[in-house]
Amino acid sequence: MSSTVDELVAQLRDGGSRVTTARRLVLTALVKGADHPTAEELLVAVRTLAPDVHASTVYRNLEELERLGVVVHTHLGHGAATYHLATEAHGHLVCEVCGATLEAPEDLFEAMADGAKRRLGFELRPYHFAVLGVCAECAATARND
Amino acid sequence: MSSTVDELVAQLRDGGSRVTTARRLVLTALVKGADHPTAEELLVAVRTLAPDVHASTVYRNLEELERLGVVVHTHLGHGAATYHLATEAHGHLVCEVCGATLEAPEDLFEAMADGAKRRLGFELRPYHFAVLGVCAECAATARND
DNA sequence: TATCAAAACGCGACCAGCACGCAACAGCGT
DNA sequence: ACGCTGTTGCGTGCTGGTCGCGTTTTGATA
Repeated sequence: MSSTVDELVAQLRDGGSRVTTARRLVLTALVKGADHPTAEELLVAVRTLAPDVHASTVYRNLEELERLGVVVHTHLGHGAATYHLATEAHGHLVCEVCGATLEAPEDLFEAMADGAKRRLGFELRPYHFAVLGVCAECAATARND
Repeated sequence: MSSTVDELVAQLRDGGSRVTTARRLVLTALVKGADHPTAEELLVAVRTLAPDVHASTVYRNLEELERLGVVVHTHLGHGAATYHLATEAHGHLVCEVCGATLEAPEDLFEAMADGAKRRLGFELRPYHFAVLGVCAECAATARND
């Protein structure tokens, strides 16, 4: 399930990319860090081990890693994009009130994807942008006001 | 169905906001202009009639109009937000390849919304962010390569 | 192991999209 | 017509991200 840094580095080599310190550290941060890091958060993590790594290096590496299919990015709302390993791709539900992020059950999008495909010929890729709404707690709070 | 500028102006007054030239022009641009204008596009439209209106005025007016429930904004992808009248609110499907924007049929989100509500207590508001994917034409093109 | 082209890096400048503080102005209740 | 206060124009600042440049590093080859 969870990839090791070495496996991801191997993917880099297979893709014809070079393996640098910064790149390895970005991958390490993705494997070991919190669940939905932004580029900024990854930069901070990388800098704890290599303080001179530049922000643009992290951005360019994430771009390259995405091109190789190693990572994907998701927009959870108005702010910065978040990154995770492609092997962990999944849909997101984000609460507009409290900002909580839920991972969507795999089959939640199925009916909608089927409908869009059948009726419009449109192939849904619902992982790139989160679907917003109001989480159970915030909905309950709102009802008690 | 389609609101007139005068009706919208009345909503402004009811909400306790003043009616200014800039505000009236923003509403006019929303009623008469293209379907999914960005703030920038609205600014251009407004300036054809009142060249000195400032960008921040348009942003602030859109914010205020949204607070009053007259307009809503939607994110169709990576770029700027798009605005439309609240009476015309609807879901969007956006093609990641060609950028085409489809208005989603009203019931397309229903099954998904039901599932999210029942299983997670999460109330979907699928209008704020578009759902991305690949449109029929681009999917066909891809298959023929 | 030394060589060397190409890839990647650090750095700074720059961009879009938008928010904000301030002084001047204008809507509208009186 | 007056005056309170919401709104505007303007500049400035912020976030999130891209780009061009000169230098450093990687890793295939000799």
